[in-house]
Amino acid sequence: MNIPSDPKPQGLSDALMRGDLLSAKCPSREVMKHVTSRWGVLVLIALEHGTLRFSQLRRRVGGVSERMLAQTLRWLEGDGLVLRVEYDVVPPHVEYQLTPLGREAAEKVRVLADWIEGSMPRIAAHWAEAGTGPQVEDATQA
Amino acid sequence: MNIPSDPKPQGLSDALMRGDLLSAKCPSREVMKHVTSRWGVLVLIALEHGTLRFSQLRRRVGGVSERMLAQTLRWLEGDGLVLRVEYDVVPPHVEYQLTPLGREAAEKVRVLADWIEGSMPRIAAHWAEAGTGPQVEDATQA
DNA sequence: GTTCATACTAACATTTATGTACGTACTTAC
DNA sequence: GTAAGTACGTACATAAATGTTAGTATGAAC
Repeated sequence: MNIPSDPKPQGLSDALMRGDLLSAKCPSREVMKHVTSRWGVLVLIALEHGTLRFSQLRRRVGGVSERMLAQTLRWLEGDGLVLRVEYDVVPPHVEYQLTPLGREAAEKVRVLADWIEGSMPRIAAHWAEAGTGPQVEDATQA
Repeated sequence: MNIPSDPKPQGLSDALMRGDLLSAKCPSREVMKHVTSRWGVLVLIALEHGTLRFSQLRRRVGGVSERMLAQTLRWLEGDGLVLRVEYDVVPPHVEYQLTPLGREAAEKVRVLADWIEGSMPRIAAHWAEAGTGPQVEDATQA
């Protein structure tokens, strides 16, 4: 059954006052979606080192398709985190860089990313112990 | 027109050495996926305040379905970030809490969430200026 | 001439995340 | 008796993210 998602939260005002991310229709969830999207995270981190062109970015961010890179960049640009600079030259030339706002976001995201990377041994250990890791087929044996 | 020259990738290994999140098949991407998933973020933040039961969590995290809450909790539990404690009593009673690892993760995630909430005015301003925000139909007028 | 590179967009296909509805097994409250 | 609460699992359906392929317009390299 449905628990009313937006009841009158008199007692829950705590969550609402310190920011309403926990309540259903907060616009910040949209930004969160862009920033924490699969490629959003990586694009922000990649751009922290400086300006990059589209295809440089594509090569830097392993596995991203052109379509998703373009899409992600449009999201971040729309949120004012990334600045797109286009040069009107014959072979197209476009540069992407972080805005001041984007630099702030990238920093928080990178802290999280660094933590994950640094904690992978502990997490992987838990995977092994609990058998919960990603299912990897052992190709060496049937 | 002054086009800055290509930034030299002083070492592609740079990205690889400080952690390989930017390279395609890094296991940390799996953890990132769980932690930055739509509900993963909110569950971690909600549990920072302390232990919660399933339905408490569901009420706290606005808009989450039972299915996705269970799924998200299994992800986080599998990564060793959340601890599930089950009491074998007649009406089921299960408690969820952060592990020490989970507390670390939740902190980074909350910093990001707080930043987003605090930056919403600037972001929304950019939305308005560029017309890039989420398409919200104005229900008050046609 | 062919090919490559650039920075994309559009169409289409697929995978994944997420939602909805229902069932469980039992208790308490009405 | 009915209804509701608990903590889910399962089946099904949809929405969203993501991938794949093809195409654009031009110049440079071959």
